[in-house]
Amino acid sequence: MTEINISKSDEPKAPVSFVEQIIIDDLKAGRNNGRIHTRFPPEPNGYLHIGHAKAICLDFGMAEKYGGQCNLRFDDTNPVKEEVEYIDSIKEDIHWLGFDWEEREYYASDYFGKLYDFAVDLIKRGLAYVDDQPAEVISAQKGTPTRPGTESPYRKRQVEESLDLFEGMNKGEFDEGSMVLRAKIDMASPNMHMRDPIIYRIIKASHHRTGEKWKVYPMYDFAHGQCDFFEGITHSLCTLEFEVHRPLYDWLVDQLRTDDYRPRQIEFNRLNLTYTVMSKRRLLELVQEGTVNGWDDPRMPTLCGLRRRGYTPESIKRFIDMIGYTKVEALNDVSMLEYAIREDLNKRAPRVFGVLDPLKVIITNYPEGRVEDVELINNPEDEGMGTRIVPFSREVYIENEDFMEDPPNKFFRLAPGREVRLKGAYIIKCESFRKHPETGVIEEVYCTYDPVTRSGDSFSEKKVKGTLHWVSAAHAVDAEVRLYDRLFDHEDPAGQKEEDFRKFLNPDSLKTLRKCKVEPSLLSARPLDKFQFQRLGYFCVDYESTEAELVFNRTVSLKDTWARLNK
RNA sequence: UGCUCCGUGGUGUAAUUGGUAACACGUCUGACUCUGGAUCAGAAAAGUUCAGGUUCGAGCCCUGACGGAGCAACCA
Repeated sequence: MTEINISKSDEPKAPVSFVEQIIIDDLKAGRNNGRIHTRFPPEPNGYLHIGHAKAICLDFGMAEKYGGQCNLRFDDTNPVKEEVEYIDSIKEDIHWLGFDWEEREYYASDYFGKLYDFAVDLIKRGLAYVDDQPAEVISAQKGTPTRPGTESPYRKRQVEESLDLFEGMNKGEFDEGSMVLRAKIDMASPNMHMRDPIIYRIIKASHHRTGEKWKVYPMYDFAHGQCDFFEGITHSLCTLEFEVHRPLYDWLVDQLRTDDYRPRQIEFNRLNLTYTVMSKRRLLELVQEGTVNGWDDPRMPTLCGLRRRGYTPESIKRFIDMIGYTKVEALNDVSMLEYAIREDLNKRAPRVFGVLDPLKVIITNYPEGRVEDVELINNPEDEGMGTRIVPFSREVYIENEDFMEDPPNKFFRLAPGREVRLKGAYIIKCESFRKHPETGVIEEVYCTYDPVTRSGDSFSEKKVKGTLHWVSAAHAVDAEVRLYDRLFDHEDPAGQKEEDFRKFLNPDSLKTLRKCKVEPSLLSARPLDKFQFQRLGYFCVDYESTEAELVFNRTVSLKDTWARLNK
């Protein structure tokens, strides 16, 4: 028996979720020999999203915390919807999150034989029968939630006959849809799932693992609990919508069990995020309709999308930790996710200079041709990250929005007659500027610098209100920067009864900027490297980035008090 | 108008066997700052859906309303 690690210290106890409390109680009570064994059961019909991460963290997390194991089990009971393509991505994403199932990679299809035998056993025990009525008839007999169902005329079919038919079903002797195997439970049950649920149907499609071997496939309800049972699962954690399935889960386990061991299903709330959609169906639609550029589009809440956006596994786990597990259907504020990634990257991401919307500044009293090496701290939150050298010269780019011809009082940046520090370099003063006569666009700004104000020099004590990031024009590297915003402009796009979620798509969810100017040190950046572009936000190198064509994705902006003041 | 589940600041969660609502995000102040970031200090914000009941005492227990979600796929 595994030693149970239940903390009894007097330290302020971090509250445990109701799920964890149940697990603790079960372990204390010695149920299932004090074992905990969980499973994560994805269906390979799509990519994992952050909602799955919530389940993964619980499944793997609880097992890890209480000395048990967690299996990975692909729920591949429907060959027409599932594809191998998804299996690899699912495994990659779980590993990326930092969890491992070791050798315990299972498939519901591993148990097709046992499941079939169990079905045969149920028939023999008079607990299942073949029904060869059309789907519509069976459906009509099911009744409604408010009206009990009626029994199928085949309910009392002889055991031998059902046995023969079931065998025939699997041999391919009957057409798809012509007959099904049903459990014999209670057509009058107030729980729809107990009204003689269909447990096997004929599907004549090739299965990605078993090929043409089977012509009948078990339904979810007839596979999940039994697979749990076969694997010795103790706690089968799933989302709230399976709550009404639990009686059926238990009923089937009861037909199977021979001793005290029994898996237990516990349901928790799923993760919903504001300004996005989380259902696989809707995400698939966005991909298929070309609204986004694939499953890993950085605007997607998929794990591969978040990864490409620049999210770290740690930030996702932190976020999930913050929102907890309850039975309340919640809509989680995406700003909490953003907080988590900012907090993480603030400590880890090196600072660099990147100018998104360049405006040239010419320092008129700075010697032409001169280049100074300026030393900059890579991360003020972590001295250990060291410093780097950035070239400074007579012409630099600053951010267009860091200059205003006629600024309000609280504008702490560059404007005619005003002084500002170029971070790590000198204080400059705006003397004049050139404006396009027709468009009114500011084309160049002319400044003078004060040589005694160089950063780090003893004479550099002079204070200015604003500090700008910059890039030396002669040394700047061009880059493409993709600015992402929320995919939808409605908090709950999928929750609007009469309206299609597409109606709430944010037309400005992606803004691509070309000819951005970044500091030369970024030339060596590799895909997925993360940086803080100072004063702007966190950016991540995209997969499409090359040394010739740097591409950055904005993960999240920095908190911007100035922008907020201007709203 | 059946069954199951759920109602605590704007949002997400807490509140040990009933003891007088806590934390985080967000918002708003102020301090500090060579990132209008970070950090630090502080504030506003719920009397726990409502109505009864039990109790010295109820967010926790009881009853009844009201509100929300899920369930009628040969999907998971």
